[in-house]
Amino acid sequence: MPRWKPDARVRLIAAAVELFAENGYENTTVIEIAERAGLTKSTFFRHFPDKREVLFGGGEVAALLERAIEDLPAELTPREVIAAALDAVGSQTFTPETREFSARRRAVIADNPELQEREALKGLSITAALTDGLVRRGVPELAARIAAEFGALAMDIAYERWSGRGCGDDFGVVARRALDEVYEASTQS
Amino acid sequence: MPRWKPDARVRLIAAAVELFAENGYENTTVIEIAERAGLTKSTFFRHFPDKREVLFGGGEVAALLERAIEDLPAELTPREVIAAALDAVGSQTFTPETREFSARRRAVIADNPELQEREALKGLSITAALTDGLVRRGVPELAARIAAEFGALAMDIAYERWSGRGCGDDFGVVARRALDEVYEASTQS
DNA sequence: CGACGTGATGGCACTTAGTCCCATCACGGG
DNA sequence: CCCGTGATGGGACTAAGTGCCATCACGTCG
Repeated sequence: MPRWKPDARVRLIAAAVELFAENGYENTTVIEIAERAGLTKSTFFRHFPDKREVLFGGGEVAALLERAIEDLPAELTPREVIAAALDAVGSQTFTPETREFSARRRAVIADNPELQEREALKGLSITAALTDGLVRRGVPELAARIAAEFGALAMDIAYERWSGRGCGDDFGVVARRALDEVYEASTQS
Repeated sequence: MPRWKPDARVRLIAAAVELFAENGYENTTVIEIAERAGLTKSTFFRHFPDKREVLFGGGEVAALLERAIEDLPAELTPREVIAAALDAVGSQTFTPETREFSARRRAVIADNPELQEREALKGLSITAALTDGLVRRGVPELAARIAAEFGALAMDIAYERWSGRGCGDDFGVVARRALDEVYEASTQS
């Protein structure tokens, strides 16, 4: 019998999402989250640097994007690189099992400015990761940054659609479609 | 003789930027800022909703953008609308007198994640304002969003160049140049 | 078989951001 | 001369986040 139940981190995340959904983010204290997970405030802050981060996977997505781009063949266009990166996220992070969690998470973030700030910063880190990946492949800085913005925009749109209603499609599929729309619309801007 | 010295808000901002530059954002307490401005913590929070906001003009820029777009002739292309909006910011917010303040402000934000979050959120509100303005003129949603992203990107680049070294050029000029570069590079992405 | 280091946790004290509410007091108008 | 108004002062309070030390199961090593 282990002294502590396993998966403290996972339990904290689950408890947090539950409580945020029940009472709202602002009306939930870290102590309440920890107690519902059978832990204490100390332990909470050992797993997450702050209360917001319990809803964000700490550079996980950005790191995944960088790695995915690294492994791609050299002759792809920026657009193809971005598309492949979105696929990687769809197959490794935004999987069908996490869809429901994502939907609740999105709802919580949607009505809290503090969380929107964190989300906005994560968005920047994603754009930066995509830009970096492209620049390392020889794409000129500005063109890379723009392709990255397109990718981030497609990801936003796809995340909204995918987590929103149960459309059934995998994230990768939704994201590729969104990316096509973005490139299409970019000619009218 | 007035009971209180005027411009409490301005004094708070000045005190904050000074202290942040001297000791860093994290090592500066709200009480210290207030005291240097000859005021108290209570008064600080009466003027700003939180410590971060002392460095941000509260929806000011976004509101200015919306208004500027409102007043433009109807037959302009999205690109021309964005360019005009950037001009407005250059002539009404990022004026030569505020350049030095902007430079110090940028340096403070650059080494503090908490402030970068706020900055990221302000960026989103700027993009949203541009998108809204374009949509109200009949530009399709997605095309508007992309043009807005281009505008925000140009603004970022321009803000960096303009506040960075004393290049002498007005913000509007720098921003228009940046916008041209962005549209040029978008064909290679 | 027993001592020991390790690692995840509990617990407590402390600082600071941010909220609330009430007191104060110059100023202008009646 | 009195009174309302508005910006400020001040103090109590909550909650986020930090730091340090204690605890104790587990595996390992002697």
